Amino acid sequence: MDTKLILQHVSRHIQLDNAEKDFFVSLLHTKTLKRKEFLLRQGNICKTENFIIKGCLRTYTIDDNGFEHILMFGVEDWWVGDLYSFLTQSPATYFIDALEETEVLQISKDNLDKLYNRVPKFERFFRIMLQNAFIAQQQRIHQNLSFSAEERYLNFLTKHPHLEQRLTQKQVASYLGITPVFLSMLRKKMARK
Amino acid sequence: MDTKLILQHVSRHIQLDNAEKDFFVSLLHTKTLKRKEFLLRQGNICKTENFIIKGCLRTYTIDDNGFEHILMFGVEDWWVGDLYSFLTQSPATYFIDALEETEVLQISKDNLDKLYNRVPKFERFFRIMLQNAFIAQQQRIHQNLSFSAEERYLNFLTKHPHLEQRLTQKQVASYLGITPVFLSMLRKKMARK
DNA sequence: GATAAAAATTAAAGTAGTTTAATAAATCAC
DNA sequence: GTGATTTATTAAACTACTTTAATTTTTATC
Repeated sequence: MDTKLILQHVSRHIQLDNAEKDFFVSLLHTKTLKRKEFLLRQGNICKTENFIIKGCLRTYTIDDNGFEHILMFGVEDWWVGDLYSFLTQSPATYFIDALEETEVLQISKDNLDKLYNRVPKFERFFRIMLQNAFIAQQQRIHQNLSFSAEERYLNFLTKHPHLEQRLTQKQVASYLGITPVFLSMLRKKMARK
Repeated sequence: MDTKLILQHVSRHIQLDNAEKDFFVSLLHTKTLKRKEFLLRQGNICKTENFIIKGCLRTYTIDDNGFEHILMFGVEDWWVGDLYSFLTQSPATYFIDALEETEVLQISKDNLDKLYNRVPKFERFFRIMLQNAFIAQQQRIHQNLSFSAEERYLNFLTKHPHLEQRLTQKQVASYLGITPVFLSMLRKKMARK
């Protein structure tokens, strides 16, 4: 199992001795996903939180008209899951699938609870993760309330310059909350400048 | 200082002995706000996280055209602050002010850090708070991406039935991301049914 | 490497939501 | 309580964004 990245990631926020590292690692399982493979389907129970060590995932819903709405993209060094479903072990609201060959390290709810109890420092670690996630989401809400589609697109480009190349325009549009047709129009208009 | 509510609130998630309770309480300060009084102004540093024991607050921005965009309302039994500003002690992005006579219990960053170190159980407590906040925000993003203004308004009414009476329509509109004029049109249309 | 499938582009018509402005109703401040 | 200020309503013109549909380009699959 390739645990170098996740141990680095954790060590940025809390300090672990070797025994703690070993215990943590013993609770993880590797999972690889092919492009388009599901990590979670709406209605199923989210049994694990997932740390991405390679690849790219999206969390999304499908509405009554069959349109996808992408809530977030996940890339290396980030956690994904349906948190509500995970915490309550109830049916998931969201789909999560891989946009490319992806590798995650998974921890189950039982194992995470064990981890919290045996190495309480991880409470701090996940508190910090959640703080960051909360702030990022708040910024997204702010953007959606205050800015036009064009402004949001420009902001997306500057904020995630690497990400755009890994996505289709359809996916970017879905994340921005507009149609692919309109995104195409925006790009055309912007190219003229 | 009226600490009954906050101790109840904390006890829902972690168990504290009397010494821990006393220590926690010793780190808090009471602040009362009149209607329209600011708890935080954009550009200032958010020096405290604030637990609301009475009243109602809003977190919002003002755009280039002078329009307000309300990110969230805070009522009893909930925390408010500009988390990014608080954590980094950098200038705040958001305004926070009181919509009615409001009372909060404040904890400074230094005191919160002390609390984490002396009573590590609070790491868990705030982790749980952040989980809940994250899930609520994710739902809001989902709503904004997937639903029309009318659907969002109906959802707001069912989800926060008590809150609407404490707000002006202008404020509700701002929270929903629409203009007051359009909200008025929606209400008229809905009343006809 | 050919074929099928999905994504992107373009244009035209349509609609959800905005803007402006004028009036009425509610709330605030003294 | 009264005048001043803010909020809500209504209507009409406007625009950002959607929908549909046809065509081209790109990507996936065997």
